[in-house]
Amino acid sequence: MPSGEPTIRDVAARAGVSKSLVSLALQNSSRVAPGTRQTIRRAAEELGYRPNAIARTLGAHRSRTIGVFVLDLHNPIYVDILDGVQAEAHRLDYRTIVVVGSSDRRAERAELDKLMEFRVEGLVTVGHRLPAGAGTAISESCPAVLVGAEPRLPPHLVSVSTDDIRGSALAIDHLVALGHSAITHVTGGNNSVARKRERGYVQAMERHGLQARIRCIPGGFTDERGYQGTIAALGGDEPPTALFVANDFAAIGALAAAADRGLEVPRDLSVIGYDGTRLSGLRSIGLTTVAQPLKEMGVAAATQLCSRLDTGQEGTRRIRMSPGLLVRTSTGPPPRHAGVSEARDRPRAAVSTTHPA
Amino acid sequence: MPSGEPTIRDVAARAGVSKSLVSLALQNSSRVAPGTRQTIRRAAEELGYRPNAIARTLGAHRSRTIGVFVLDLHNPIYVDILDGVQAEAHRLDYRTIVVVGSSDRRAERAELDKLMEFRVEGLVTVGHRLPAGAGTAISESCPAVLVGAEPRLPPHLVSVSTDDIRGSALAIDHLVALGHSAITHVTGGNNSVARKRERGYVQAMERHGLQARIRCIPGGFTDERGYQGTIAALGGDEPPTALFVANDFAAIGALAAAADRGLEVPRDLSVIGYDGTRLSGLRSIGLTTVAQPLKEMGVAAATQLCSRLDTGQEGTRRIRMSPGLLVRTSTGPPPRHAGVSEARDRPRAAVSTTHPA
DNA sequence: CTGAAAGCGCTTACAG
DNA sequence: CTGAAAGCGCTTACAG
Repeated sequence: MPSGEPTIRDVAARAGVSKSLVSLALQNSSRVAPGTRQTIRRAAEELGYRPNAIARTLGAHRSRTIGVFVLDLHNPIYVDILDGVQAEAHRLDYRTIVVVGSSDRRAERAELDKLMEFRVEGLVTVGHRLPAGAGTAISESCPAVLVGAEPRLPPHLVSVSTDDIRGSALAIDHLVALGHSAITHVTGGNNSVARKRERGYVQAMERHGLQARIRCIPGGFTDERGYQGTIAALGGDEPPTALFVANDFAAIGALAAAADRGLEVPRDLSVIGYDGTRLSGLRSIGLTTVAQPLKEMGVAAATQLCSRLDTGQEGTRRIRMSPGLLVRTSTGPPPRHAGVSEARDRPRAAVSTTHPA
Repeated sequence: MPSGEPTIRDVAARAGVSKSLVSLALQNSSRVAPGTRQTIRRAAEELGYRPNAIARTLGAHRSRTIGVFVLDLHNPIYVDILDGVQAEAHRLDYRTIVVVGSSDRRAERAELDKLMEFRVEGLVTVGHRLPAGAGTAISESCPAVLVGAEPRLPPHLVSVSTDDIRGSALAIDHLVALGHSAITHVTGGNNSVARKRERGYVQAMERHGLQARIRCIPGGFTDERGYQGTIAALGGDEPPTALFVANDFAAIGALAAAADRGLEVPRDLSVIGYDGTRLSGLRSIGLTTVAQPLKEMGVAAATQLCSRLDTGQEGTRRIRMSPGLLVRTSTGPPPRHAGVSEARDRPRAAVSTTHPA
């Protein structure tokens, strides 16, 4: 804390008024005369005065700061959500302090504790799980909104999420419209989000009268899990013509698996992901995917939290956003012979890929 | 700012001592009797006392907080660096407040101003450029360390970077050892980092007696730029057998371009990137790349800054870390006929890729 | 419209 | 080893 910084007292001296008036003027209070305000503003400017947020917080009994817990900054979808949260919070004149999740629960808990020492007024959590020690942090006194996680919500919590049932439906409808019926789902594992997407898949298949073709292969949310799940999915005796994979990372793994099995995408196999990450849009990937309105989700979370802090009123409990479909080049009509056996029998050597295994 | 929180005064009352003593005890001062300390600690615990960092900062005249400016959280290398900065800062018992760069310079400047209102004691910037308005923020009173950017440094600044000359040399040596001589560089554009890598390429080529083969094609640090640069590089009359691309993103674009041109990697063309992002290690990408010790760079930055804040002593001015080579599957020996004309003449239809354009 | 005063929750000399 | 007091830089009733 550099001590040479000018304070409100210096500004007051230079403007020839009291500290109170400086404070008021700098808050744009209508209770100070226009001329005085001018003088004060100018004095502040000349001095290079910068308000001390710390002192203000202590004096005003509120920090106008919210904490943002982000599970993992290496997951681009969380970063997109964070962008939205920050943009909106700053627009509403709230500061943000972000704390990043950690595989070390103790460390994570410690970080969250430090966050609370800043006396944040509220918390938004971004990720598929709550922060460690959330119980003590997210007390009644600290309203919170959860993005991308929907546990049983205590009354002071709000959740923002995408309608994953609908998202899965979008994917399956697209595939069915293309002519597919042997559509296998490589799941995202055993968390609430993955289960939602799986449920959506099952419902959509049933709706299309395809209950007999329902196949769920255990996967996960990583490249590697998607790869393995796909290898397994392709190994059955009725190989699918299309794969609905639980997220983009896993779907990218699925593309690698298809290549390794000598399948050309989308000629021999269509692949569709979920999330709409920028990664999936990379030229060398071109993944068709279900896009979540990530930034909007972040914005909605901040809007909820801040308006609640400003008005003291509780808003909606759950906000569910609509996903969209991003059609790129990894999906197409099924092979005519409604199976992939021929493709699989082609000699490996004839198949060339940019990404040899 | 929730007001129901217990304060030091409540703890003092419960422990039957003065506020001063509570403060001292909680700081583990040796000036308080062991028994008293016990009593105080217990009282604090029972009350669920949480120190108020805001008040402490104001009272102690220092915040033990550093600001971290990160240019872009969508760039995974910056996230890795950030991980290192945070881990080390927290280990040294400093708090961090991160502010994210923005394409809107005005907004970025405003964010940085707000950061300074928190009275951070120092700043680390992560990214290839300084934050907007850095001039006013990074004053003499606020020591800063720059990671990944090396402008002419005013005396109170420190920089941490990778030895890019050496990194380029690593890449070229690898390619030459594989038998390549027609090695083209797709540059990262016109920033200081890109120029360094380019210089390293030129020097390495000369060292190998390959000055006649030096070709620099303007590119950039994005997927798209890498794609375009590669298309251009492949269009010349003496097409290269290997491409050294300025970073991983661009190299991934290069892979796409190679696929579009009907070239198999690494059989017809070797591609090497730079940075060592996780992305480049994805199964479907498998890019050989020059890895920067990203997390270590972040750690070094925090170490420098915090020790300087603690001791008041200035340390090293420039810290340069050593890159390493990550050999994966995108590099191999050149085609025997030392050119790619045959491969390029193969009919497109015979070439199958997982990632159609 | 303006000022003097109290207070926010800590820390830190200063006495004892 | 312990306590009373001043102070950090603001804000906010409260008077005027």
